[in-house]
Amino acid sequence: MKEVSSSYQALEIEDSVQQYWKEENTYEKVKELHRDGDDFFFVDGPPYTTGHIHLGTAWNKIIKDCLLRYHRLCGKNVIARAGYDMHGLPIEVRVEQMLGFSSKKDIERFGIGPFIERCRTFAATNKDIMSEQFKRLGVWLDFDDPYQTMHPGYIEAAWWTLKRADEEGMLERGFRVVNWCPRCATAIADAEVEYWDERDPSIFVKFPVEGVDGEYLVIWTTTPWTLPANVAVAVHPDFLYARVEAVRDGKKEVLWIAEDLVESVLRKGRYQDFSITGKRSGKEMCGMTFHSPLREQVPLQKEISHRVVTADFVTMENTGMVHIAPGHGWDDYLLGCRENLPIICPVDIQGHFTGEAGMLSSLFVKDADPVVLQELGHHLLASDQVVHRYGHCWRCKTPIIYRATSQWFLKASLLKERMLEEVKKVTWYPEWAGSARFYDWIKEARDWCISRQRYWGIPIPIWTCSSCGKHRVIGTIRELEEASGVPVQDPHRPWVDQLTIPCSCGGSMLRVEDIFDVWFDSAVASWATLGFPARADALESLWPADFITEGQDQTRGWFYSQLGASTIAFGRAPYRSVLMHGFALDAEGRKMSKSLGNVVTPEEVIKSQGVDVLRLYVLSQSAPWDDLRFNWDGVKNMHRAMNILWNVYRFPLPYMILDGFSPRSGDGTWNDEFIRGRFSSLSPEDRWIVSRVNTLALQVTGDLSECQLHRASRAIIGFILEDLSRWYVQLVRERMWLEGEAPEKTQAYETLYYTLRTLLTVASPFIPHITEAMYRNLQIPGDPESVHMLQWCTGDPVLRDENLESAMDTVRSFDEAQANARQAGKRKLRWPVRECVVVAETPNVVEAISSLNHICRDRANARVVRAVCGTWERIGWRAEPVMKALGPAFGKKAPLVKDLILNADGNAMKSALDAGETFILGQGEGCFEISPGQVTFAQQLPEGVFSAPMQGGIVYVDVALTPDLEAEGYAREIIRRFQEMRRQMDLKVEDFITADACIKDPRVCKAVEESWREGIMEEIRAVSFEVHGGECPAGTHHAVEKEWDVEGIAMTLSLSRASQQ
RNA sequence: GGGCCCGUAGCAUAGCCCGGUGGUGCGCCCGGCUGAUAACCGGGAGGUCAUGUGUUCGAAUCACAUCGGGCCCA
Repeated sequence: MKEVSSSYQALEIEDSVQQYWKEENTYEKVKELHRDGDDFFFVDGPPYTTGHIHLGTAWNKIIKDCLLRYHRLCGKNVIARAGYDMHGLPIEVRVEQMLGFSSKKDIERFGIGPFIERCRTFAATNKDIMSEQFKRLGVWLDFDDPYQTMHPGYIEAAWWTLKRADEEGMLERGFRVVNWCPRCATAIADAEVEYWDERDPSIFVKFPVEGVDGEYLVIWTTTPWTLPANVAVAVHPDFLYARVEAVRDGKKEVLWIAEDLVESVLRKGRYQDFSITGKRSGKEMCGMTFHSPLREQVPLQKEISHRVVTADFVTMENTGMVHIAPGHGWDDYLLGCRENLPIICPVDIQGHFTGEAGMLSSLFVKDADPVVLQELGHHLLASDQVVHRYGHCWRCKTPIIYRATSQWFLKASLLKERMLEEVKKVTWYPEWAGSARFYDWIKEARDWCISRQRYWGIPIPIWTCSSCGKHRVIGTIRELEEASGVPVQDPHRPWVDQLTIPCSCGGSMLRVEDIFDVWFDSAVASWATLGFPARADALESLWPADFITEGQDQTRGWFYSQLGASTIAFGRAPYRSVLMHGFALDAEGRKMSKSLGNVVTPEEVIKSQGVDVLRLYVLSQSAPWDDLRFNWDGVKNMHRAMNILWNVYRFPLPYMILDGFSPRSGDGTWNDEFIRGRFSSLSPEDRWIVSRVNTLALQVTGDLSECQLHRASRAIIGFILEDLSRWYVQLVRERMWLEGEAPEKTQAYETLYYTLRTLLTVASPFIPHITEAMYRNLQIPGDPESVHMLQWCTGDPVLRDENLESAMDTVRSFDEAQANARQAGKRKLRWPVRECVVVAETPNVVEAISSLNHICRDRANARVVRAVCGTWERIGWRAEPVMKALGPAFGKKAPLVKDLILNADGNAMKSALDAGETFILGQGEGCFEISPGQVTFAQQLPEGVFSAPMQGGIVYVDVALTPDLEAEGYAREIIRRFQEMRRQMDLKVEDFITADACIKDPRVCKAVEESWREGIMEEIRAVSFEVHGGECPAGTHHAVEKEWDVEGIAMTLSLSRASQQ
């Protein structure tokens, strides 16, 4: 054991602990220690390699680390490889920016090969940066060998999974409408679309009914550019539609509009007059034909026969008729398939109109909006703008469009039932994350478009024959090598694109150019991280994962993608339990974002407060599944708590070291035998803290098993602050100061040692650095070398004494109350009081106060502390009239009764009323019967007695002074001032002094001199000490002399360091 | 527009499942302690429990609606 720095130096401690872990390879040793334990397979949700972590990422890893450390301490063989998500558009976009590219053409010119290399380097560099940041947080995962989605072995896992999908008939090529990013020129998944408000045109358009001049169907749309792809109008089969003859500017038109919406539409179109001349239901409308108002401008439209169809999704809004462009909308597409409508899409991959769109050709779709409006001419019934939620590419923020293209799909919609079944089998924290949130999301599951027309990703391992059209899915690299006859140097584009496979038809198969949706990468993580399919042993023994935890945004992300892929490949969920955690928000509850300027980085918190502080803060601040509002005050407060832990730990060290204390041990390894063997005979405060720390361990164990990290960490903080620092350490301080051999002292050392060791074990998952530093200093030679190699403590019932804990609660309540009463009586704690009396409501309180009486006396600085049940004879009661009750009862005589009450014997009245009787006041004619409710009673305390309520009673403190008490009070004042002067002189605790005191007041001087000279001498370690009255005698030359005013008495205190004794 | 979560003193939170006098920490004011001391401890002030309606003898707690925030979806 060594003495330690006087305040908590987080950075220093954490640096040295991390250095130690690194040098000693502690993490590896801990893993080795539990190699034979039960397996606990954890899969790290791979962060995307952006190159920096934010508070949310830090919180995520801290939650993981805390729980995994707990499982390791419980003896589990924890398998926890870190992972990184390294492919995909975000990186492509960053690399494009670095290279100054703006489109795919730039990339093709630059060369796919070199471009891929840039992406690879970018991802790898970021991965290393992030690993360092995570390690800095004290996170113990396998960072030396993380799973990486760009590794060939990982890519194989994705290939293998796709092959499984093909075997199961779940893979399909389809011409469908997909979300499309025109900038990235690729399909994107539903999960990649971000929604926010966008201002768009809101237009009402008249579609001319075929063969009838001046008759129109009126539709509404926010995407004018989709009109060139219109093929139909949808009506609701059950709505009524009106044939309206409307007049505008003297011209008459016939319009078809849903009946209920006629007026609002006509108002928008500024029609002056109208009359309804006919009605048809949607069903009757069905089959009407019309032509496009853009038929002259868009040649494609001339070739299409347009008709009215019915659809249930039509709502009674706008015009009650929906323009249908199956090439540009999901509902439209489905309807088009059902009604056998032509699916046209005159828009290219970059969102420009093709030649089919005639005069719009080569215009970007959004830029075409005003042109379309212009060209609609009189067909434009009304034009306005609307702000509505619109989807955007989650990486480049470009508004998406819907585009019908040929893509590869996993038929997830067919798996819905199976997935729902699996979700029910998983244990969710909190329960509703699975039963409500995830369940609802899966119910909406659509087929999963897994193909992307990009570069940096896992190539889709499908080869198709150019002559016969057959396709083949490749499951492994070896299979590809065998099929192509060429060694695969890199399974990425463009290398794999060059490999051809001979087809059975004699033709040659080429790879489809697409790569996987990046969400498919991480979807296979749970088996890819186990080296599958290259090796199957780990998969067989470990899979599925015992536990995963990620943020709530991963409901639609990783929780779902994994479930989908796993259900296809293995027919079951890939995880047994899932903790869904919240988001890190700023103090106002807003998302942290660069544009709001409210971003707090983990680095800045670590730098100013330390890693353990950050960890304990995020773990205790909110329930894992609630959002975390980051608050600097809260962080600083946590630093304070850590400082108290540090103080509690360092406080006994000097004494232990001075005494050469070493805890009793068995075979060189510390164990709890000493405490265990003596538990029942320990002094009450020792037994109490032992019980408390076991209760703590029990609670923390229970909380951790339910992922209640906030409860567990709050319990630990509460224990440190309330039980250890504010109570136990206060109670045992004096025992630490005993000199020489003293059994009470040794027992205090042993108890405190036991308590700290137990506390360190249960706190180590939360605050791994400080606990390691403390443990390293406290351990004895045979002990395991790291706190993280200890065995978890679940709280031993044998070492708990609940009655004692409850009695101590009472005493603590007494302590607060007596301090309160003293404060009311303006008697400082240094001054002893004659008596404290507790008037208790229950025998338990009496029992607690008497059995722990020495603690009560000590805390209250009272000669006597006693508890009585019922009443204390020195308390009197004064009756006070309740006029509200007296008025009705006594009418005009009420004032008379009031005076009688005020002068009555309150004590007698109270005992009568308390006994349920009435009380007679006055005599003869003026005799009144007082009943309960007509009076209240106020305490009448004797002079010098002050009271305060406590749990289950009231505390009375008699602060009146006696000469004896007064002498001690002054003596304590003198001692304290000498101690302060010693400190000013920088004297060591063990140094001796010579001292003198001059007290002007002869009475006080005499009292102190007679009964306290020797006591003071001992306390201040003086070899000589004289008390003088009046002026200080000349000739005493002391190093320090100071005038003091002690409660109005002037004193001069002086002292010198004594020569060596 | 839909699903889920959240809204409690200046700030951060407990309590809500299972209704019965709203606790705690920070900050603020006052005090104590002085061998953990540029530390530590006590006391006090401070609340329309987001709003409204309902159920109930009684609602922070249950129900419904509204408003605000977050995540997800259409």
